[in-house]
Amino acid sequence: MPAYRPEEIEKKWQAHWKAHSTFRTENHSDKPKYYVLDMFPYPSGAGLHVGHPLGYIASDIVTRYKRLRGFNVLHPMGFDSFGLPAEQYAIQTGRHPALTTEKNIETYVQQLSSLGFSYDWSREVRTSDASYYKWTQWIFLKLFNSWYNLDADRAEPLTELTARFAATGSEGIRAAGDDGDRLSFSAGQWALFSEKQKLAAVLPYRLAYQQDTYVNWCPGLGTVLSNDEVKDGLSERGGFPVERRLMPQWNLRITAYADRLLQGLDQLDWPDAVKEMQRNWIGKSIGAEVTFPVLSSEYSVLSSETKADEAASLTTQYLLPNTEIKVYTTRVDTIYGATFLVLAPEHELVDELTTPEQRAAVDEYIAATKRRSERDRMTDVKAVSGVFTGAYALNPVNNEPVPIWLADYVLAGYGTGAVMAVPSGDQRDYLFAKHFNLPIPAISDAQQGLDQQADPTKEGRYINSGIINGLTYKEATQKLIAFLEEKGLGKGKVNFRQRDAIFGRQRYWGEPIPIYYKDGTAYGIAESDLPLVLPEIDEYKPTETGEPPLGRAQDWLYKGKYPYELSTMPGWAGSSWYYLRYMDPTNEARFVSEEAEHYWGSVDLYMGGAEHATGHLLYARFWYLFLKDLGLVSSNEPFQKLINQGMILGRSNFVYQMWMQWQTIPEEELHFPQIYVSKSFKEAMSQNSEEFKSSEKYASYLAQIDEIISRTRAKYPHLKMSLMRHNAPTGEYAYFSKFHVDVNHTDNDVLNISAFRNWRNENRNAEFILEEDGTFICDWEVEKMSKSKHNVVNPNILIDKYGADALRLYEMFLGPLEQYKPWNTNGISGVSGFLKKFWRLFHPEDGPLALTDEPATPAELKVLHRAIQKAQEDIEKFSFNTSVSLFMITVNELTALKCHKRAILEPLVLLVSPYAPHLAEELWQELGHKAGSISTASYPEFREEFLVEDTVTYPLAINGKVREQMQFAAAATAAEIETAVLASDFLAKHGEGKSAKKVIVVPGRMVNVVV
RNA sequence: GCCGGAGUGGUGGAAUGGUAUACACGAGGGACUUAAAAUCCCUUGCCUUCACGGGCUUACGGGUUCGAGUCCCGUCUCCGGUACCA
Repeated sequence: MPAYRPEEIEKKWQAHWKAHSTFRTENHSDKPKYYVLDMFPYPSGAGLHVGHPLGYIASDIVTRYKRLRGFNVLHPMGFDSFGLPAEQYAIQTGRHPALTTEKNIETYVQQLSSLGFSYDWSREVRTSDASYYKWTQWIFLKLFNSWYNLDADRAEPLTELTARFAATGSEGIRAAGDDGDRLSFSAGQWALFSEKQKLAAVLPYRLAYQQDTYVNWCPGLGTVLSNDEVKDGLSERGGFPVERRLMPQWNLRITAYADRLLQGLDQLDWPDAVKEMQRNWIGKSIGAEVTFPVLSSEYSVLSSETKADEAASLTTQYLLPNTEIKVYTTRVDTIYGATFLVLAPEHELVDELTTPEQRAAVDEYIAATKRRSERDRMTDVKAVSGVFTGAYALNPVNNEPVPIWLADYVLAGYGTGAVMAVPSGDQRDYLFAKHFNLPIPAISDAQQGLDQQADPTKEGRYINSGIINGLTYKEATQKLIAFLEEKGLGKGKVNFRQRDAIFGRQRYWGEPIPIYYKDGTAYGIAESDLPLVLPEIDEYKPTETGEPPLGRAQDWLYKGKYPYELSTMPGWAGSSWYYLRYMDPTNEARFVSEEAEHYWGSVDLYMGGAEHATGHLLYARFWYLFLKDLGLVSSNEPFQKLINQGMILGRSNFVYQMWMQWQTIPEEELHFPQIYVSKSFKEAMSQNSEEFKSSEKYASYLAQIDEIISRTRAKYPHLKMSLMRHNAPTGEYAYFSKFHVDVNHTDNDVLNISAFRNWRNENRNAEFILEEDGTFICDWEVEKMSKSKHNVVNPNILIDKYGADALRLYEMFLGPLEQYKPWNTNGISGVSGFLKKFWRLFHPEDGPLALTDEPATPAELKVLHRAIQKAQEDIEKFSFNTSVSLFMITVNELTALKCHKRAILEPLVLLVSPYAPHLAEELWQELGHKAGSISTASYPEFREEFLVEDTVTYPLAINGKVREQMQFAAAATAAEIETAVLASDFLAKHGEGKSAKKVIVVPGRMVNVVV
């Protein structure tokens, strides 16, 4: 075997692994199990760029390492193959999304295979396969047929709920969700209900339920989106505007699990940032719900003098019966400072409360709010807007009348859709009060600067606060809640920011929701009729009547007569449980067999991007908890350890073009010569100092420009051109435009001028002002890797040139896995050189394998065992970049030692094998082992005794500054060392004549003399 | 605003409170070669010095410590998340 040829050995081993199913994993083993999972990729048409495999490489290293350490490792890969891009493409081209998806997956599989990942491809799943989504639909039916029993704090089958209805009616049932939507009835009434009435009564209890919901409607995509699919008021995919709309929707009752999703985070080995994001997303707050009675319109019309006179009879004479406003507050202690109420414009009482005088203003405000898109509301946070309804409510603690306002800063969907405004304690309320000239009374003796802003302090004692005057925060809160509870006007309450998850999409390329309608009532289809297969349609657009694309399906009816639900499931449906299917991917009888589920349990290591923090990771946990409630899975959480690999950013290159003034000559087909200037030229010209302008360099630059201009004039005599000089406002000599240049046309920022000329037609005749050494240097910047920035690096090209092993090593070498870091292709030559050096340890001078069986020297053993120790430590803490450095140091040292000994190099092959599996497999075979067997070998054993030294070199420092080194026996005691240092001439040489005050000896480390 | 995270050479980065800048890229010099590629050797944080050496340096300012990139307090900058959530 001659020189290291990755292109040969990598193909060879990839074919071998495939042909021999080397990485096929069994569901039973005497070995302990370990489950390593990569986040489910959506197979996009663009294929992988160099940033995508980062996490896959890391997880593959862990996988291969764990195999060497004696684990039975499950390491699967599959595709989240339903999704918007394929469908958008289908709308444009008429090409079936299934075909596009299939083709994209092929590309992915090819690319992943060429990186040498050790996936068990026999377990591959695709969410768009009916054999997979059959079970996604099955889980949906389980949700549809379950309710959440708050007393048991778990989901239960609906049959248990209906049994209780039959026995005792709706009385005493505590279920997650909004009781306002539910009927109350006795067992007798239940018995008399028709089937339709029964289903209607049960619907608001289901974990998958249909309801009119305010949704993020995206007209550009023709569908609704969930909150995490909307960024800054635009759709995450496609960037289309999104607006609020009330529509009937399928929802999943994730809020039933809010508290358990929150509690469960504490046991997880996840990045704190992700856990914190989930906590914020769930948004638990502890506060109180307080009821404000409402005054009748007779009160509103009183003159201000009469209002004062009537103060005593408010609660008797003017109280509006059966009407009250509930507000939610986390600061019930500030209630005496509540000088007005604010309702969301959508609040159900708005119509009833508005007085005739205010009707026009209120209607106008509500209309304006509707017109304002979500995006406007977000970008326009500072602007205060609102309107007075004309009505008043009574503050329940002091019976003071407070005006009721509307404002869009109050959200209909949170709490009760109404707040008590405490302008002295809440900045929003403060701004509102200032704007509308409402009073801002202080409520605590610790509040400060109320003429400028609100002060939400909990310090100090209450003032102007009736029964809590003089109390502290804690005392006041307790007293008020007790007071309100006694009067039946309030109670302590926990609120969550998290909303139920909207589960329908008005799109084609997704799982059909297994629901049909009979007489307008929703029924789940029978489990035995699953899968409900996605029907073929003629076009992938909504119907003329505005129904989702599935409305186009011909004769698509349940049992030949009942229409199906026309929306499909969102992208996150299939990805919420895929990791379970990998355990038993072809089971036709169950979503995963009990046996497989018990063996594999939960995912031990989950690798993926941080962008899934609040979407996928929350939904998947929710589905897992639900399945657990039904006794279908056995762990507490699906993903024990999570690592977010950082994004690899692009390193963009730029050229500067000088602005010229042209007189165009349309009749001639002329490509004007653009003038591009090298980096240092642009920098010099932009610095704009008088000193520079009088320099020789400046003169030479001007001469170069003039030269180009005259040369161009000679070439194109009709063309009039001049440099745009002297930018008056800034005084700069010239203007420059900055353009991205394809990074494939540069090497170490040096532009390949001919490639650049050919890249774009308008550059054909470009002129270049070069550096003194004749090169053209581009500027650079770190940006996200994207096509439009021309900084995308394709891994296939690098694999062709350097090999997959080099790419794997280099991606790891770039820096800590979790960090964001820029890609720079140049560095790959370093790891490529390392692999060649490693090869040469086995094949001196790239000749045939030439290893000796001589016993290893202590120096060689030390190098080896330090490597074993550190490689192991690094991989256990996912510090892959330092392992690669370690391998480089090890190989450098063994090369220097001219070590070609089997005893040292054979274990080294094992150490490197998780990182560079092809090279390792090749050498392993050359060493005489069975082909393809390195993944079933055992990791070399670390032996401490080879690291023990006879002597230790100590740095000697004076006052912490190192001055000299001194050797001591490893066994020397601190006292012996101290004596020896003081006896030496160390102090005389460096002590500036001072005497030693104190000597600190850290055994094995260093000596510090304090003078 | 709030919640996370990070600031170390020209670049990516390393460093259980114990010799800061390992490893690699880039750059400079040299060897081999007709030449190129490949490979090998030397130099490479900054300032100062012919040199030996000396001084400075981990965003900035303080502190704790015999000793701080690492711990504590304050400030600045950048990145990510999130936001009228009552």
